[in-house]
Amino acid sequence: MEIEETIALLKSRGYRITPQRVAILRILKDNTNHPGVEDVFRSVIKIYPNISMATVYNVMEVLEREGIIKEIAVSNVSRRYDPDVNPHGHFICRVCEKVFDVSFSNMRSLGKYSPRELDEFVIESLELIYRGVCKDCKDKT
Amino acid sequence: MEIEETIALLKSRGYRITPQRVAILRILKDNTNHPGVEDVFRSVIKIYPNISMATVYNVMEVLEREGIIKEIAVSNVSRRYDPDVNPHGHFICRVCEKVFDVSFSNMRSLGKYSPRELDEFVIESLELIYRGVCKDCKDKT
DNA sequence: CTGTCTGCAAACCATTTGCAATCGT
DNA sequence: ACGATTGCAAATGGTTTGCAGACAG
Repeated sequence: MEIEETIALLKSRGYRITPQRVAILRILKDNTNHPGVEDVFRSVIKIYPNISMATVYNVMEVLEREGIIKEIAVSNVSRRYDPDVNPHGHFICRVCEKVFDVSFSNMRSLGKYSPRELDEFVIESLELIYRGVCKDCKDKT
Repeated sequence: MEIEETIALLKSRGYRITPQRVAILRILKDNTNHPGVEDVFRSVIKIYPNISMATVYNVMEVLEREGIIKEIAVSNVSRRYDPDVNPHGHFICRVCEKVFDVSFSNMRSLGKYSPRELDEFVIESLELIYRGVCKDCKDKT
């Protein structure tokens, strides 16, 4: 999606188009480095030397909420542990925050879990995460 | 793996078998709740009222390092963002911490990404994470 | 104008660190 | 006895919050 389109989308949803937001959009556009908040901050501060981290957090949150960017679970510092170390997936319910196991064998073949692109990489572990709403929480609505 | 076996394994690798470690092992054994450090702490403090969070962190780290438990990326509070919101996977290099994109189409069919187990669940997003060592870092060794 | 957004500073809070006392081997 | 481990307290650092002033619409 073009920057202009994204801006129009945000505007149509009632967001104000501030220069800081535009700057961050430009920084993110076609960025393949999976930047963190700090990375974005370091880029945008060159253009707006007074911008604060709080604003970057705020903008990232808006963009994520509107589906313009996606948070990825890179963090090593996660908070949950699984005593089952066999490869399997997880479903995380956005409402109750419960974590459900999803066995690989029940998935329509994840194959040998080694995509061509990673041919020369050493794959040490694989994690598959579904997010959404679990049956119980869905039924309660 | 039985508790006794796990203890033997740890011992054989030079770790000391403290009652705190045994208690945490018991708590984790067959635990399907994907507990966080806080959860483990709340359980173990009933047995050892003086145990500290630092010890729980320490024990969890040991167990993870020895492959007895696995950290999972549940955290909503992640640190990296992707401007590409189309479903695709990521490879995270443990050495340089770079994040590489892995396209779904290049993977040997992840299928419609809806396992039978989740039939009644609302799947809103899917994340696939490979961890290991990337080509560049491997070559530098 | 009006209400949203920014930027600053302080608060938060999960995790980490330093260290003396304790305990497993 | 020796060195690893614990538990306490303090430090850390990323993220969040509160709020007054700035600014987009």
